[in-house]
Amino acid sequence: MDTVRTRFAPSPTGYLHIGGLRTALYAYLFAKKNGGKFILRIEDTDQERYVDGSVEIIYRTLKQAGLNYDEGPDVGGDYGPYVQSERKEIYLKYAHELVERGGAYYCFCSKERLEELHASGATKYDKHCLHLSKREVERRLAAGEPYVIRQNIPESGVSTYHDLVFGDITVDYKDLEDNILIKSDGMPTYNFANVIDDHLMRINYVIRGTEYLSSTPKYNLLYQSYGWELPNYIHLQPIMKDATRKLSKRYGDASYEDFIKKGYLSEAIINYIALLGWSPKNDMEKFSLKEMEEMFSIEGLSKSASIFDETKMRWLNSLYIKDMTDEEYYDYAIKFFDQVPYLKGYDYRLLASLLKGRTEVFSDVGKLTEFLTEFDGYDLSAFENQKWKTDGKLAKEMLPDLIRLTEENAENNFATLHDALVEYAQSKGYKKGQVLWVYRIALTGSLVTPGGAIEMAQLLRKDESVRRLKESLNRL
RNA sequence: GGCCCCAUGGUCUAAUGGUUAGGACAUCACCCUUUCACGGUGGUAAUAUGGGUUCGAAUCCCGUUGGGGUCACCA
Repeated sequence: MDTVRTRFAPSPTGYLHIGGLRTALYAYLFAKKNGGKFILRIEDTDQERYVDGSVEIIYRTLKQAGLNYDEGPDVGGDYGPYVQSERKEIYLKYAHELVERGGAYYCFCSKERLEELHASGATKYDKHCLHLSKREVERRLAAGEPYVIRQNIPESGVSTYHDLVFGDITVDYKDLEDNILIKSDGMPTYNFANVIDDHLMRINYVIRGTEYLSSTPKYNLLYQSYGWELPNYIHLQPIMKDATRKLSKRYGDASYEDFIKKGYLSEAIINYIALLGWSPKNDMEKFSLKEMEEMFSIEGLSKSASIFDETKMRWLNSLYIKDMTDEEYYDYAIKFFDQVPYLKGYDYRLLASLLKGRTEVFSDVGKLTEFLTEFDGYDLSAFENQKWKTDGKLAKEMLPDLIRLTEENAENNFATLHDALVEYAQSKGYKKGQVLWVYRIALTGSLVTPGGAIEMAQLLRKDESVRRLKESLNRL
C-alpha cells in the first residue's frame, strides 16, 4: 500500500478557527497513525479575501499545537510549491489539457448574460459556450476576449463514490453545475486547484468538511478525465456553536489563539476538540497528542455535528493544570498574574501554590483573588455561618483578641499564628472552626477565598492583616 | 425550493439485531474539609415521531418532523 498522505489546506482569510484546527488535527492524526505524511498547503487563489498575516498565524498555530507538517511552504518538500498562488502556470497547463480532453470548455459569457440567465429562472449555467465552434473559440481567444474555463458536467447520469465516514454518496449530474475552473484573472477556483494539487502532491486521503460532500462527484469527474486514481474521502461534520449555527469567527467565536489568551493550555484545547466528532474505543477522555496518534481511527468519527461546550473544555483544562508541577504552574501563571494590576507586590510563589488546585483556566486568577482589592465595604452578613454558628456579634467579641494574637504571632512564622488561634479557641471555649471562620471573613470579607484563614493572613502579611482585622472590627 | 447528509440525557458520546441503554461534562444530594475548591459516594436525566421487517429493533426499511450542507469568477 502507498504511504498515506493527508493535507490541511486552509485559505489565509483570517484567524485559524477551532473547526479548521480540528480538521487539521484529524488529518495529522490519520497520517501519523498510519505512518504517513501530513502536508500543509495554502489555498490563496482568492486575492479578494486574503488577509495579511494569516499565513503566519496558520504556521504558528499548527506548530504550537504540535501538528507538525512534513511538507509545507515554510518547511519545503518534494511536491512544492505549497502555496497555490505560486502554482498558477501549473493549473493553466492542466486546464488547457482538460479542454482538449473534452472535460472543460472556454466560456465568454458576460456577467450580464449570466445575470439574465439567473433572473429568467435558470438554476444553473446553460452550457451556452460549450456549443461554440472550435474556430469561433480560437478567433475570440486570439482577439483577446476575456474568458473563463468551465467544467463540462454530463447532462445526465449519476455518480456514486464512497466516503469513509458516510458510506456511499450518490449525486445526479443534473444537479451539478458547469463550475468555473479558471477565473478570468487566470487563477483557478477551489473546484479545480484542489484536485490538481491533491493529485500532484500525492494526497490519497482527502479529509475536509462536509460542505464538499455533494460536490465531490465533480472532483471525481476531473480525476477521471485525466485518468488519475481517486483519493479516499473522509468528510467531517462541522462544530456548532449551538443547534443551528456553526462555530465561526464571524460570530465572534473564540479562535485557538483567543483560548490560549484566556488561559487554556494548548494540550487541553487539542484534547477537547479531538473529542468533538471522534471518540476512542475505550472510554478514555484525556490523552496526549502522542496517545491520540496511536488511538486514532476513522471508525470513531461521528456522522453528526457536535456543539462546542466550553464548560467541558474548562474541566479538561483543569485536569491538565493539576498535572503541572508547581514550577510549571508558577512559570505559566506569572504572565496572568501580571495582567491583574492589584496582584503587584504579592508573593507570586505563594499565590501560585494557593491557586494551583483551584485554577480551571488561567484567567481565573483574577476572579479568584478579587478579595484582595474588594475588601472595603464588604457585606457583613458574611460572618453568619450556620454550620459554625457564627455571626457579627460573635465576631465583634473575638476580634480584639484576634488582632492582638496576629500582632504577636504573625511576624515571620505563620504556623505560630495557627497554633495561637487554636489555643485561643480552646481557652475561650470556641470551636476551632468558629474562630477560623470569623478570622478569615474579617480578613478577606469574602465567603470564598483560595485558602484558609492562616494562608490568607500569610498572603496579606502582618501589617495588612492587622489593618483589615481592625477595619472589620470598626465596622462591626 | 431542488439535491446531499444527519438524528441516543442539557452537552460530547458508547452500544454495528438480544445490555437493567454504558461513560464523561454539567446539575442535585451526601461525605471529607478552618472557607471555597479538589477528591469520594450516590441520584435526576436519552434512543425525535409514525409505520413496517423480525421471536426480538436505539440498531434494518419506508414515511413524517427537526437540523445541517449545497445550489458563486468563495473556499
